Amino acid sequence: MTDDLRSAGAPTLEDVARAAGVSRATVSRVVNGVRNVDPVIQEAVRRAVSVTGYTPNRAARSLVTRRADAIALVVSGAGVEPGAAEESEDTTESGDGSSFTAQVLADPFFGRVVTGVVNYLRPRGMHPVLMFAESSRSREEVVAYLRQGSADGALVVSTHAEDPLPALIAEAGLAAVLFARPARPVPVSYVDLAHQDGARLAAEHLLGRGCRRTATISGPLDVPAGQARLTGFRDTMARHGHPYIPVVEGQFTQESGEAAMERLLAEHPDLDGVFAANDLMALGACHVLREHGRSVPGDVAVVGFDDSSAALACRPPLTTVRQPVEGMAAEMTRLLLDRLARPDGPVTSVIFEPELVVRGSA
Amino acid sequence: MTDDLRSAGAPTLEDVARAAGVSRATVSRVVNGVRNVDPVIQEAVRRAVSVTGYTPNRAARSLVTRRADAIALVVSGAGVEPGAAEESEDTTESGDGSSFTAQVLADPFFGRVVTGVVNYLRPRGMHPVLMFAESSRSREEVVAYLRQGSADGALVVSTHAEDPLPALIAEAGLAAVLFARPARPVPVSYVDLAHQDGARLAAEHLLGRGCRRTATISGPLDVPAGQARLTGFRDTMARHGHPYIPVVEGQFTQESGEAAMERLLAEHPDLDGVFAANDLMALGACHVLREHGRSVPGDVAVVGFDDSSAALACRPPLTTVRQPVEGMAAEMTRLLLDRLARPDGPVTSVIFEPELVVRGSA
DNA sequence: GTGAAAGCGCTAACAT
DNA sequence: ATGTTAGCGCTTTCAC
Repeated sequence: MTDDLRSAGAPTLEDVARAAGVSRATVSRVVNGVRNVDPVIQEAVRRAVSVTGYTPNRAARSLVTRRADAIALVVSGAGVEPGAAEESEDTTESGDGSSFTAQVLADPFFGRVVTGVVNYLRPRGMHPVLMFAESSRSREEVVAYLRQGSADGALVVSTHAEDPLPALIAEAGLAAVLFARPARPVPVSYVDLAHQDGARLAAEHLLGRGCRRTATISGPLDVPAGQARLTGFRDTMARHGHPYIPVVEGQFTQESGEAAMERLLAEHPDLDGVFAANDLMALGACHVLREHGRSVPGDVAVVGFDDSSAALACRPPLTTVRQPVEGMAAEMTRLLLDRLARPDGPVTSVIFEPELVVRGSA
Repeated sequence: MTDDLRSAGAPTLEDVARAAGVSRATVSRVVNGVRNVDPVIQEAVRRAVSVTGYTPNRAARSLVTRRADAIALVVSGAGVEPGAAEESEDTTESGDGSSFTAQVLADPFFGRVVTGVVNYLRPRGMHPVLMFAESSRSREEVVAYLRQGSADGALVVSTHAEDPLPALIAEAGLAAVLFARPARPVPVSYVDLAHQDGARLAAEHLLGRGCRRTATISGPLDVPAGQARLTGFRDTMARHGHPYIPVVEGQFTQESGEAAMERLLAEHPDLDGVFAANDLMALGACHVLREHGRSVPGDVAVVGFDDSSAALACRPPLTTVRQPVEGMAAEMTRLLLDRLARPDGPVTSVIFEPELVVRGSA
């Protein structure tokens, strides 16, 4: 507690070394847990560390280790076509940006991803930096951030299949792992869900409870997940002797689910089962069904997808296909850290199996 | 594009300087937009920068500027009392940790905070690092992270009033701004909502539509917001000649809202209006009301609080009190950045006014 | 207006 | 097993 120890600013290695009567190198070894240090000295150094209140300076360490001990968690949005539209995009950037982020983050799905990422990162002394990439400018910023060495790699969660970010990162030779398979092949690892299998579970459940006239509200057909869920549902139904399944395309929103259900009901008033490609649309469908005097699941059984918070907000609570988002996010993080450890390792993909959660709606 | 420019790793200031035929210092000035640089040289440097593909190394810059250009966005949870319980906490850490994060992040509120923070930070070249502080160990980690200089300050969103983190940060002399007033006074700036005013809006709306027998489902009474919303509601009702308002305490969860509504209905079968201290509880209340054959808003009008996504998931959509979360988060960020610019500035608080959003439920 | 030089705090050879 | 030394890439006085 002598004055010269706390002279200016935070204590440095030098201060600790002086207090312990050893060299900076030795203190560094102790702090970093490198062996080959006499237990007695080790103890002396530890004492000096706590006396001085020393904390290693991250920037200095990063400068020499060339590791930031941070990764970028980027939520990547719709890509604007290169060319004409690009210019106007910059003008409206702030407006677009905020509505984009607000929209994406309002979805609890995002929170689940963060949970999985943080829980894997934390015990390893690493931290996630949040970034958004919804315009070409912001995409450049993400790449620059990584090139600066501010983060060691990126975890990319795209909201849009045509997202150009993965390719940009790959071209720059930076490390990344994606959540969900990119629409166009990119030499980058990813985790994804066996969407078809999930849809199959939904179909089998509906068939199992006796539904014979089922319809489906699909997701946007230009995104792989939307497409796969529809295909999986149709295939299973066909395999069980139901070659024709009415489909209305939704946009993964509650509102689109309501509109789709209205149409379905108008065209097929006798249906007895509905598979919605996500919970929000299923929730909307339930509302419409009730308004039309149909009970759920009595008259019409409804199955959702995701097991999001909407599933529990619904009355009755939704039977749905659960996507193990937290586990997928953790695996995604593991893949990235693996890659950082062995930069020339193979590009891989890990596909998770969904699980049917039976509640009240079907 | 000569070989020696791309010899090893990323190009440095030195590389750019050589390519432009100037000194490192000059390149640094140009890159950082410091004036006193000949326009001609400036142009030459810029060209060299793009030719070499130079990106400044953040660690090196941080080391000398002593700024990380990052802030910690910490979600801080229930504090375990120091002492006995502390030990067992560490043992179960991983289990507790993940359920804590999962629980908090499932709430779309968190996404709105992130939106506000990121939108303010981004144009200023700063980035948020996500952290959780639900155990004493993790709280130490947050403090250490800040002391390391990995982040310039912290934005703290507490889920619990007795959160010890703000005090820890203040004691360490670190910069922080809180979302919501701490239960015990701490010399730290914060933003908050005029909860009483929000409750007043709800009360006046209920009175205005003719409700004469209203009840309320309060939040947990040990958190300031829960307390204030109840007080505001009661006071307004009393001022309008309704000195007695039935109250059942909830926990801000849908389930607790359902239980509370059941009790309220059992004890006051003739009620015609309910104010729930948040939307989730209001949603639960609506379900229970319908199950008991009461129409909303026909028989019973329901008003929620927050304007969260639950408000729209409800049928009819909830009339609710909107908290401008994004704006509050942006202001919180502004306060922190102000503080970083003038470390000896005053500790302040900014209180936001809520707004009534009238939808179908009341 | 521009360059030379001195570190920021740390790690990692290398020497002892 | 420990100390010495040389930078990591950048900003910033201080001369010129």
